[in-house]
Amino acid sequence: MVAQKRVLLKDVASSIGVSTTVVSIVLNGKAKQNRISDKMSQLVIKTAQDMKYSPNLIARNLRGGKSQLIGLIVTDISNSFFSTLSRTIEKRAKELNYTVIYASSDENYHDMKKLIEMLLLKGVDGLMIVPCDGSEEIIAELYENNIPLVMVERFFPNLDVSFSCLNNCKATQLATQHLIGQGYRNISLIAYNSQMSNVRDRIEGYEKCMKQAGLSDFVNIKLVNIINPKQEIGKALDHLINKKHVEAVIFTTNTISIQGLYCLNEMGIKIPDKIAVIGFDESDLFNLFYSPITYIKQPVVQIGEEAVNILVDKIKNTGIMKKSIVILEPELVIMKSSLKNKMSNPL
Amino acid sequence: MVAQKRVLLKDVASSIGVSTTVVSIVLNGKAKQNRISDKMSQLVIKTAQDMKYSPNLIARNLRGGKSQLIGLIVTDISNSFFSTLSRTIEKRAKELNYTVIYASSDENYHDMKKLIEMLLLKGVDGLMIVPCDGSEEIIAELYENNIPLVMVERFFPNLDVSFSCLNNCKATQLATQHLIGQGYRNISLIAYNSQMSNVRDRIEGYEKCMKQAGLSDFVNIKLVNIINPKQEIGKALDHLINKKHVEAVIFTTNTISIQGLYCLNEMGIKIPDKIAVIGFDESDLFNLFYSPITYIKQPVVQIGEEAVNILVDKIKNTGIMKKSIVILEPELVIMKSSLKNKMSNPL
DNA sequence: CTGAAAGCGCTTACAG
DNA sequence: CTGAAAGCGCTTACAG
Repeated sequence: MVAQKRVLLKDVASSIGVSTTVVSIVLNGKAKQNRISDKMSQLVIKTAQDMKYSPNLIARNLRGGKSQLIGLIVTDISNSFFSTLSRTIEKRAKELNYTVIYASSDENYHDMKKLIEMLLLKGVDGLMIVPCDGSEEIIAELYENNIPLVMVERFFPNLDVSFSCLNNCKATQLATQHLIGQGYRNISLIAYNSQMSNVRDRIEGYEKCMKQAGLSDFVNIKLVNIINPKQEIGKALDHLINKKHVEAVIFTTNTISIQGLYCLNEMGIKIPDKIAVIGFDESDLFNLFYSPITYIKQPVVQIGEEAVNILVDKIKNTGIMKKSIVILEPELVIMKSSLKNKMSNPL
Repeated sequence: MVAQKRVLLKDVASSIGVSTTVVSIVLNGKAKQNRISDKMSQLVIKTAQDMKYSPNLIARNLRGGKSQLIGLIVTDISNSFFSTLSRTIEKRAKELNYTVIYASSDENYHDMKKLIEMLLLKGVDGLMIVPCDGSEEIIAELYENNIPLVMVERFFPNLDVSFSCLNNCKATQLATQHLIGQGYRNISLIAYNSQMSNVRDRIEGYEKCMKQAGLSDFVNIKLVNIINPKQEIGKALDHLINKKHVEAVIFTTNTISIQGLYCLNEMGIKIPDKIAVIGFDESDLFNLFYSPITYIKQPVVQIGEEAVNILVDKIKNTGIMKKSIVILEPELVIMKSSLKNKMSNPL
């Protein structure tokens, strides 16, 4: 009933009648370099197993300065994109013998800063961060302090910090081209009012594509606040539909997509008859909506895995200043919501 | 550019010209008990702040045996119920000065065991676990080893381990009663093929309610495998609808609900005209489905918060054997999918 | 009121 | 081939 006393290094050492040095060396796979006899090696390994010895990682950490912990700061772990991303990261980290501590910043750089401090205090070996507006200085400071670091999903182009993310420009280009191909002209886009790379690139991809198609006059971009966006999305849609008479709208995040669908439903707007829609990221809702929603799919798994690879490389090679960049390609999954329905137009 | 050398306890001590003992005592708020002069106390605190001293938690951990880390094992962090639960837990833990390490077991007790070992190695002060089939012995062993522990969302009734969860029996009772109240008689239920308390209680609530209403003949329970359930759910629904001619179905988890809706859509079954539906947990999909889905809502926030409260209490009072049980009440959110539509029956 | 010293459980130069 | 000893950065009896 009483907690068993843990088996220590010295316990296995004394049970063999040898110093802790030998045991430590053998168990860390450095027997050869230290010319420990094979017999001894095997005896140590067997004894350690028999006694169920497992090293105290705290002590090893204090001594060696390595915790095998990675800190991951997303904006909101309850957002399905980030929870999927986090699982991927957890899995890949585990393969490389690291454990992940997650935390959510809520797109607030003050909170992010506190979380970073907390994670560093916990002795994490490196950080994976989804940066938010206002956090550029924080990231820059980490970089200057030589803390192994990788940005995920978004990045600051002016910093020499590595990152892994989607080709966001390409993402909205794919969507816009598809809509134009369907015969739509008056195509609009709703994005968050943010300076982050992912948002800006998504906007840019759309604008560029519209201009190339000679549709500059139809460029309509609505920006909504990242906190509690629903009301603003409603207003934006109302304006776009009733004043601008747009034929199609591209939602640039999963949350905007979902809130946008709520709004369109409440307004009684039919998709795609009245308006064509393209969403972002994956969702069961897109598939099961009365008019299944075409969406831009991110390669979440690769984004996460590559981020881990970059970070672990940095942790193992501290001092080597290398900016690694991984940009992954989007995929457009075409459903009914973006197809021109030649039959159903009531006019 | 070079990583700044961290300020240590001895740095602030020597900068004042005092021993590390004094600094440590003051900074740990034990000045009074050790009769340190007020002047000295204040000087120490001020100097530590000025020098931006922050303690090395690893060292403190090694010395004191406390990490202020909590391990949380859910079945799948990318499941929206668990990601929401985890955020709640993270938040409450932070208020109590703990950091959470999450991991996903995938309903596999072998994986769970490995994750627990890993978390203990990392020096967590306690564990929060969503147990899965086959894990009773693992949980029992942790309990016997006096490891602070709380089960979340599910529990083993035969163990004296504390837990926080939904009143699952009540949950399906609410749903069944509501359907009976609407005039449905032939009501069925789909659940996972699992021995866990949450599943068993959800089944029991339904059965009990049907019997009390004199509808024993209509009790129809379909069990589906927890891994890749879609195909089995499809078969179950086909059988229930085409052979048993059921009028209503209760889905007992969020994943079953969503996969069930996929199946019903593919089968071309109209809700609620052909069949009434009640789902479990919250989802934007339920609200935005062509026929909004009535659902059983869990008080996720309270479940998470109470679990943290219980665990931290255990961590702080190790040795006191107390089984704390928190059972929270469900809410039925009524939408169109479970209402008897008197107008539309085509017969 | 305050300091010298031990110790948490490891790893790793250093010496032999 | 192997051991004694220092040290990672703290906290806490113990002594004065």
